[in-house]
Amino acid sequence: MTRYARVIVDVAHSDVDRLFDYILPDGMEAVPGMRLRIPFGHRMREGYLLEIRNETDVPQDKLKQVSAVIDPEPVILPHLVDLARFIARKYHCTMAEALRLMIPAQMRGERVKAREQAILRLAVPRDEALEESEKIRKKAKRQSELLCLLAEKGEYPRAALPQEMAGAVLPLLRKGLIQSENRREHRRPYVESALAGSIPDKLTGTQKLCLDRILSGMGRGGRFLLHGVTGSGKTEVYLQAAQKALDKGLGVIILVPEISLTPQMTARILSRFGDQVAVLHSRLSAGERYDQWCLLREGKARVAVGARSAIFAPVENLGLIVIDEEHESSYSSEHTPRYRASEVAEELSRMSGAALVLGSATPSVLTYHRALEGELELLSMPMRVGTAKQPSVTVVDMRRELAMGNRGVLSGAMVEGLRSCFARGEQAVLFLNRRGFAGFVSCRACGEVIRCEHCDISMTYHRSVNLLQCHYCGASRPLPKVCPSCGSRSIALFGDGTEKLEAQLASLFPDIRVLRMDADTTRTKNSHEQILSAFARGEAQILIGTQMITKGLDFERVTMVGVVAADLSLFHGDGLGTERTFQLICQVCGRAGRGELPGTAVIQTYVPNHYVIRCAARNEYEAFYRREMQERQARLLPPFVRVMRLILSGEDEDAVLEDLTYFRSEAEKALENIPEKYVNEVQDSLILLEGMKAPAERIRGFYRYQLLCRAKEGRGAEILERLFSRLEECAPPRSSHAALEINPNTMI
DNA sequence: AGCACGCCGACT
DNA sequence: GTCGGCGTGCTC
Repeated sequence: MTRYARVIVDVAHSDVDRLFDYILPDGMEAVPGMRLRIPFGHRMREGYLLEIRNETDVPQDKLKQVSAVIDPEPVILPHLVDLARFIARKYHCTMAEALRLMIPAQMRGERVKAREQAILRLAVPRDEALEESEKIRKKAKRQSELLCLLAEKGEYPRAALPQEMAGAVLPLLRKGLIQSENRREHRRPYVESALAGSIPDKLTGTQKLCLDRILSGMGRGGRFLLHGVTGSGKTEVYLQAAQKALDKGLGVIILVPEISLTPQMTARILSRFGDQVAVLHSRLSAGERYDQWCLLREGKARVAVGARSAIFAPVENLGLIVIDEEHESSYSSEHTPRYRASEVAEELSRMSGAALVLGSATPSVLTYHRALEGELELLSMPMRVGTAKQPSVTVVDMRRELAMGNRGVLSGAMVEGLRSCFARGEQAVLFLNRRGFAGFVSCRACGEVIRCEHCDISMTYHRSVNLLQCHYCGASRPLPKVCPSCGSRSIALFGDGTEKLEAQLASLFPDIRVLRMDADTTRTKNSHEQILSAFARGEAQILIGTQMITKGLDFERVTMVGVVAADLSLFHGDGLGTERTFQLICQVCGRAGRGELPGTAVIQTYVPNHYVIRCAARNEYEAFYRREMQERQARLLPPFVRVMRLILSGEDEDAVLEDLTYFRSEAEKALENIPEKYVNEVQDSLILLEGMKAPAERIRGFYRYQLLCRAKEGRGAEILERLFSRLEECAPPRSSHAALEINPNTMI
């Protein structure tokens, strides 16, 4: 009987986003999950085999044969095919795009292949080899040395031999004294430095309780939000849960935000689980990445640790999924498919029965809300472990600094704090989040921030048009000359950068060494590690930096933390700045006093009474959450509304704008046709605005515009979401690319 | 996404 | 008369 292979062709276009049937020739063995080489149109293509059948609806004259089977084993596990279907449906992408997520990018087109390595070892007993080595010492020094080396090490990769010994291999092989074996090599960039050995900490009562709950959810898809303050020992809970999963023969996936930024976390997992671990992240070389992936695929490693895309790691019999720092925006993909690792993880947990643990000291408001609604089980760890205490926090009112004549970046309290910290021989971390060029506009005299009159959201200064704009509703107005609230002329663009701070510190503390870590100083490959390890070795007394210093670092001697401009992200654009700011301040304050020494933190702000500053200073998450929810209800932000963001991009700006106009009129038309009974649920707040054109994308000649729409959660939101996904898929003009996002992390 | 087929302008 | 522009339609 003829067998037919049902294939997704690896072409990312909606026109060909369906199964194609091919004749599977007699004797060609293939199983679902393998890739095939197939004739498609006028070319050869790769395709993913999803199904084999004995019948087809396709007319015989159209059918072609599979040319070849690419993989000896399936590369996509059955449950990952299901997960790809989920991704394609949920994020409106093609199956080809979704399936591509499941294998290392380098593997497509057969660019990387398994590397085999020749391993040398003795072919005779050790004593005999040493004897022989002695005998030939005089006339064949190199051969003698090689025998000694192998006698000592047992085995040695041929390629790693010192240059001068290479010539000795062949003669020894001929004499039958050594043998060579080709072995599949897995590049393991980390394991050697940290072999298994770390011993589980004794858990506190709270930790134990949380661990027990997590274990009870294993195998039945339990979902948890582990809310633990910085230093409360969340990592230890993850590790012990992972150990339990391994003991039961189950696999584990641990996601951490951009792993290279948290080498300490990686090292800890590696030292606990050794060669059971595969590490997957973007800074590995293509070959390293591929090898790590193979370790998992072959079941030689059972714990996958990595950034966002590690959620697709080929781990069978999954028992546990951990997402550390759940609130991090790096868990959302920026390119199509625009998936969110946490949403994918939930589906994976549902499919596999694995327990899902979302961990954070500052959970995203949306996640916490879901936990309170009962969609996740909330586990709380409110205290630091051991003797470490939360740092004592001072909030400095920068308006008073100004009134006292201090126009500098650093307040008196900050300078004093630093001085005494240095005097004690301890270290400090200064955080300044200088993001982009267009900060917000505020009055230095009264603290007033220029906001949009419709949205109560701060307006952003756009230099190109010399106007203030609201990024939520698109309204604009000129930059006022005097403060609309108090009439002062001290109205100014807010935005001192890290470079300026560095210079100021140099003049204030000429004897102190400063390290700076931001996007500019971390261009090269290992610069993160270099800066952090220099700081760890005490080569500098102070580390200044942007977001990237706020998490993961754990230095005993850091006792002072400064937040130079807490307000910078507070009023930023889209109304989500409050949450981001709260998270950043809490995270950075959590860097102080992690060891024996007590920590202090100084927060500089122009709005000391703002709820974000007050709650962050006291490390009160719940209070922040309650207030933030009130604000969101008032400002029509998620979770009370659903925001739909349709992003259009293309090389021809006029064409993109034309499409944008089309999309808007279609959306308006559709909104008018919404059934009477749902009208109240659909806000008539269709908003059009120009998206920020990300610098990198503008350089490549891409223009991005977006259409925003919001609707109250519930039936109306569902209707609108369906409407927008239809827009995304159809649309005649089509000279630009469209992508739909629901409740995006940023609306700018 | 490619690639061929197909119907109208300026060139040896 | 032809070479070639890119509109439109198809791919098991």
